[in-house]
Amino acid sequence: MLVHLKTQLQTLLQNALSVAYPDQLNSLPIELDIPTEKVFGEYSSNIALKSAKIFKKAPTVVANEFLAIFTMAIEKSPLKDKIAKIEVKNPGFINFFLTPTALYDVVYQIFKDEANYGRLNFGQNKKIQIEFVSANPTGPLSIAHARQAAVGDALANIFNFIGFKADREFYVNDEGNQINILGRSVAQRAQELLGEKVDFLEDNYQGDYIKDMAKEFMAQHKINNLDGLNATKPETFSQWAADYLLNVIKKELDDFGVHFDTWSHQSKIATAEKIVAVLDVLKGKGFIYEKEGAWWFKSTDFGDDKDRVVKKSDGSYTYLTPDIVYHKDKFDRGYERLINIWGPDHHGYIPRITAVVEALGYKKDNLNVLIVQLATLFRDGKPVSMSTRRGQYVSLREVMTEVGVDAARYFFLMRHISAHLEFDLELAKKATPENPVFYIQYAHARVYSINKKAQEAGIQVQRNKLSLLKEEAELDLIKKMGWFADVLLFCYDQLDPYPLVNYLHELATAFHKFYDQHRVVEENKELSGERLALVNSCRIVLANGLMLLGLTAPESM
RNA sequence: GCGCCUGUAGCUCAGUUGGAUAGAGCAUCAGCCUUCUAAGCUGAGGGUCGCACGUUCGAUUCGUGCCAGGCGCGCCA
Repeated sequence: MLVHLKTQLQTLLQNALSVAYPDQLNSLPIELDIPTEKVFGEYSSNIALKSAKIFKKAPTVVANEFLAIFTMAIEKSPLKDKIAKIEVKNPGFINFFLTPTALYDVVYQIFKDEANYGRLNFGQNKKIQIEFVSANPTGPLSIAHARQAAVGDALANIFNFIGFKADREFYVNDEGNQINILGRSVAQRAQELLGEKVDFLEDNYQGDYIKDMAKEFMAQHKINNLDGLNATKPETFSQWAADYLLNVIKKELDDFGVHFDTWSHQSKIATAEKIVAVLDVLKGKGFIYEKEGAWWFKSTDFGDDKDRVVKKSDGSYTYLTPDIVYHKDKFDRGYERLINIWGPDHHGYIPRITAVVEALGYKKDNLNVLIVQLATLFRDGKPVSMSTRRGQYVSLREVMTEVGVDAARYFFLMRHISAHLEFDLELAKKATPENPVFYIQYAHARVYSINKKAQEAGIQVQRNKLSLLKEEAELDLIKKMGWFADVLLFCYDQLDPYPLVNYLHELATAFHKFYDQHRVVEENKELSGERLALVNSCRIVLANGLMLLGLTAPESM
């Protein structure tokens, strides 16, 4: 992998410089960038530009001095066969060019690792928890949840691939006001169904699914008259409805290909005793005070705008309080890093929960809250508005059935998580060149097609000894494949799967360009064998990347 | 009023954390299939990187101040 070669080269250059200039450069680490233009080589360093001032010389002069040092160091090292040339370019960049031999190593590596190509032990098995979706069980999932699901799942895949132990967790808010309202909504719809004239309350859940649930509730509880209904306790409605909808949500996520490791319930984690205990802890640390009959958490000590009520004057708790218990519980379970994925409507809540983490004695950096921006859905050129309450929204279920899981997941991932996303349902459905979904998958499928032709022609994959791949399109493709792991690290750094989407698109472009210019199955059998190795190594990288994003890698299209 | 996100081609967006001539897709126009899948490839046109200062060898990137759009600012959840 080129990421390893880069590290080796970097270390070599750093050592060479510190020997040559023991004093001047001690605080200036050498960094290798991937140049935007390939005429500038595979790696580029701006060290001469940065250190020109220290030496009081022109950057190109410094660069040429470094060039001599680097050339000698590489000549004496095992990297001698990997570096083709080094050059200085204005205004003072030092560019490194790899030999074909160095690039062929990428292909050998891919065949050696196959489905594990790109795997790193970077994470050293550290436990990370990614909590996402965590929708209230009061209705089917919306496309806002769908995007969070696609992002969280892909992130977990990537983290695990680079050596972390990442768990997916869904937190179920199965208590509180919204659940009571849900129960009441079902109860009132049931009354209606039994012929009673009901004043259906405005803040009830208005969606049609409530009516279906009312029917189902009565069937399951064998209720067929008003007496039976009135004898039923409100909690029975609430608990049944929350359970019912949680199962709906589980099924939706399952069908969407998102599988959680842990479903934690507020009712089980944030029990009355644990709430009392955690408030005690905070009180002991001096972060709780009483004012106007309520208990306040001094979140301003940690940068929040204002202090927050944790126990209301009527004795009940706010939304924040069980969340304190929950976050303590996460750390108690041994996670070194917590990642919460929330919608933009919760971003005002971040300083509060960060304050909680710090007050509990953990570092601010132990928790990252990612805000996944909304996806605006378009249908026939018009935006579709959403409101759970009114029940007028496009659900994950609808999107899945309309455009398919692959297209849906791709669209949800095709922008940075912080960018508003335009999701055109009509476009996602189309099997035309306007639709970006198939571009990557098409490259993968094309390799299978080549394999079939190659088999007919009796050509074997040459995976041990490459020497004939010299064309620009061939070498470009190999370079792209070599940077796979680099991209995964970048995703980790950014906490965003988007760079991988972008990368796979670029990899597919490199493949399609090669495909268009050169034939794999051709006269020269040796060349064919090597090209067959090239496209199949590309297939492996594409498949690995698609798998991490939760997309299928079709063998034909 | 305060906080967060966003502002780059007609449209939707990249731009690897301060680098080299600012890129891609769509749309428009012009080409490429008797040969491995044309869901592909090649080319053309299209830009005051919201505006103004500042920081330095160098700013789309960093800082400050404006302008515009979105979201959030409860003893709601």
